[in-house]
Amino acid sequence: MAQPSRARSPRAAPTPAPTRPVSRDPVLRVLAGGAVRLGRLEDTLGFHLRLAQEASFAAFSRRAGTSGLRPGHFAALVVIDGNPGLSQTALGGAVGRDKSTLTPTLRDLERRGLVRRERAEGDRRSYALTLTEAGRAALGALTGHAAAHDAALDALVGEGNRAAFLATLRRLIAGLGGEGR
Amino acid sequence: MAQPSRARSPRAAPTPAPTRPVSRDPVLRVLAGGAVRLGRLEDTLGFHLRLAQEASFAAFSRRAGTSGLRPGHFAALVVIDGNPGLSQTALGGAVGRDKSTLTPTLRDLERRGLVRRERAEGDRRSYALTLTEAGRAALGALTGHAAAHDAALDALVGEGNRAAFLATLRRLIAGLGGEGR
DNA sequence: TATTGTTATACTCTATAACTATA
DNA sequence: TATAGTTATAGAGTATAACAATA
Repeated sequence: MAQPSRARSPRAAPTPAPTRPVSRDPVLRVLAGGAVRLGRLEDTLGFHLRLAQEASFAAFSRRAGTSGLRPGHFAALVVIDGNPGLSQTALGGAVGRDKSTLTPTLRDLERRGLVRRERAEGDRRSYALTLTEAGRAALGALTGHAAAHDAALDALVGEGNRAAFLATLRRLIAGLGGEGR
Repeated sequence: MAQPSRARSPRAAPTPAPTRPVSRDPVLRVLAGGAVRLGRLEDTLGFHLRLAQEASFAAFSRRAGTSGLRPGHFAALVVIDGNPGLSQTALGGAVGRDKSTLTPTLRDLERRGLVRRERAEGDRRSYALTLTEAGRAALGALTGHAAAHDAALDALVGEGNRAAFLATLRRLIAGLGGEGR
């Protein structure tokens, strides 16, 4: 969500609203409870989980937005960094995406000179993925954003609360994961 | 995420894997930590927030999947139910979507006979949205799914934990919402 | 035959811009 | 001029199916 919203063919600068007394952010406005009542959603864990995730995602995008690297790029860089030489299919498995989904992402990362793709020795169908020096630098910068972002989250969650909160999220992830698939 | 995955033009039934010793669910597999290491993502709040939200979303879809009503429909029904007579623009503001985004959703809900759109008395440009009897019934069914879903979440979160967890999510939502927008 | 990666295609969700009808 | 809703268009993200190269 939170589309970067660059105007397609702006025939004139749209003159951003000069003052903004009320937040234009939907998430904030939702919980501020403007005029509209959200009914039973208001006490629902799933709904709040969704809002918190959207807010977190948007906040991260604000920090990292300048690089042109989106979350998908970041995830790929992190996993390649931690597992040099892995294949595209393995990467897809790790991040939960089909290999065809990763093709454009990896082509893009290679074009930017951040990732190297070499035919694997043992199996010449697959690529061995590694980060270049520039890739490590880009990852470092993104990691800085991510760390700042997580520090902001930590501050909101609260020192003494973090471990319990993370443990609860992990229980949800593990407990909800496997039923009908 | 979790595309319903109905085959487009299957020339033969693709024969689902007969045994499935390892979860095919990416979320589960990610945390199970197969062969691939996720590095610094593994202790990150934002990352776990995303996984938990995806898992919650997928679990809800499994429950409600039969109705053909997606989360967007559900949100619209809930808000209309709680605010009968509101306009499409107001609905969009409440759920954080542009009015043009809601056009297909509302056309669909009207076509299914779940929502009534009547030109507002005071202002004949806008529609007054209300639920039909069938709409209330559909909402009731969906609410049943949502309640079951939330009960599952509650069980995973833990009785004594729920209030604190919800409060933490609310702090995140409120605290992250407004910075750069 | 099976698997790796690519391509073609398609679907969902969302947005901006331009338009019509009303205000 | 301004606003409510619709339509046209676009783009990000994801998927399945079919294909070529390799196993």
